Amino acid sequence: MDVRVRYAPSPTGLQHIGGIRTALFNYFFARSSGGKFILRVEDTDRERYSDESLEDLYSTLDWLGIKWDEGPVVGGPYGPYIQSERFDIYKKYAEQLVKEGKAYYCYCTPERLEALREEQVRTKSEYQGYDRHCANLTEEERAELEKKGIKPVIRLKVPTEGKTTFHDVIMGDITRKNKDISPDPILLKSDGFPTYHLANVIDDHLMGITHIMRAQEWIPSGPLHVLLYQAFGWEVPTYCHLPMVMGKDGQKLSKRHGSTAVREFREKGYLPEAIINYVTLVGWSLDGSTEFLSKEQLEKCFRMENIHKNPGKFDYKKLDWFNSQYIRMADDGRIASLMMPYLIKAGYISSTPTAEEEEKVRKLVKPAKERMKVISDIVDLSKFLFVDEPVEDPEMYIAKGSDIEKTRKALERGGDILFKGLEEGKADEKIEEELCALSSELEIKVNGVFQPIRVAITNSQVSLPLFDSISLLGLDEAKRRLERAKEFIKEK
RNA sequence: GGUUCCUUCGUCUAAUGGUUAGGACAGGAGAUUCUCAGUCUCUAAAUAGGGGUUCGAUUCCCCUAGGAACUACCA
Repeated sequence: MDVRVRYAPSPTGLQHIGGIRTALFNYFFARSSGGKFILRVEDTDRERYSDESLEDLYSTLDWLGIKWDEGPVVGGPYGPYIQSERFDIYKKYAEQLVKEGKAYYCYCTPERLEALREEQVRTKSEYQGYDRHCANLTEEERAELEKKGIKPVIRLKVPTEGKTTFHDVIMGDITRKNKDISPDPILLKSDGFPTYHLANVIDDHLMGITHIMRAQEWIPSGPLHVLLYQAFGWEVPTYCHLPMVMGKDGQKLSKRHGSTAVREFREKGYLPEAIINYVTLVGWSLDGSTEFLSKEQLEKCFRMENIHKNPGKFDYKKLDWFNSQYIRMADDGRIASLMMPYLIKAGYISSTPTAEEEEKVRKLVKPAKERMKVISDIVDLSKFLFVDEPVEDPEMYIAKGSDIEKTRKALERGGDILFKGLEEGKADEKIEEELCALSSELEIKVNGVFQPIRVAITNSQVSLPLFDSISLLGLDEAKRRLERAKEFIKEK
């Protein structure tokens, strides 16, 4: 049987790291086993639903380059793939279970349930959950309640005896006593929408899903789902519960640990290949030594057997490392165009860059490339090119081991050597040699000559290399800044 | 509280019934470079604890401890 897997997110928030890790595992498993990857939108919670979330889902998968074989937009033979458009299906199946005596209508109000819960907590009752108050209503009682206009929910009858087991490819057999399964969960809400459990089981069956790969947080509801499959008389798919992605403190990764939405990473200038590579490596590994795995490679070599049991912590620093590596590997033209929006947003270049501006950005790539962890770093790195804010603390010009006198000389004589050399078209290395000679003459370290000049030209103690900076700035502007610094230091 | 699951360096992980328990990130040290970054070299760092089974266990079993998830008309 051909593999069919799905990613079935709920559009109630932005796509986050944990979610796309699940998507990626499903996607890679489908590709590597020649199966189909299906996208299904589980939008049965109309309270938390948002259009923005749905758009974010599409744009995030698109950005990552994850294409689905069946699902919204592309369609497929088992559609619709959006649960809110399958409304009638769930109702039909839920009512079928009622008819067969496997489920029942419940008219309990949220208030009663709330009170029940409080009571159970207060008395530290051993019995937790719904008390099956409506499990054995007579037809007359039902009619009475219907007459009052109470909209019922449909609850599944969970056996009180016996136990239910399901097999998980990663975890092995997982067994739960039926009496420990949340008593009589709601299948169909009073608004007629299905709950997750119902919709998920029905759709997975109807869509021919063969492997259910989802986060381990779903393990506790595994037996319940099996009960549902059995109630319908359907074959249970293969389960594969994925280890969770945790934060530094070992708790489920969430906003308080830092960025979790993929969109945020994208906005900061992470590359999709870095995200894919790193995220895939938490909870899965090829051989323990291969670090760099492209999406294309993963589509071939992903094996379910290599998925781990234990949860993994998300390490932002390792992601940074991956990202800086991928930035360096990336094509210069691509990096240039990725940098553009940040420079525009910073107001450094116009929103429709001129040819001259584009050229400038293009030249910026080479020196900046190996200094960026994320593309947005370019804003700080290139500020001196677009904004001229001279350093006004004389101390900043003075290198360690130097003093104001020597700094003045370095600026004056070093500046002469530098610009004379550049104007004559001397090689950078040659000029550098001459500047080094000056430093030994002044009895200071090489940096004693370079630092004041660099600070003068780049307006910062931390900058791109001097020659790159001058070349980017242009000779005239560089010279102007140096002259200004000379004047400034002279007065001190 | 109840239920279920998990446990190799700080982190992600590799390996095997017999190894000096390997790699990477982060950390530390050094080298290099005009600063920063980078690069290179070196370094420290782990089988949670206790019982078994076994000639031998980190690996198999049990217990303990710790952690996590779930416990909604949310998914």
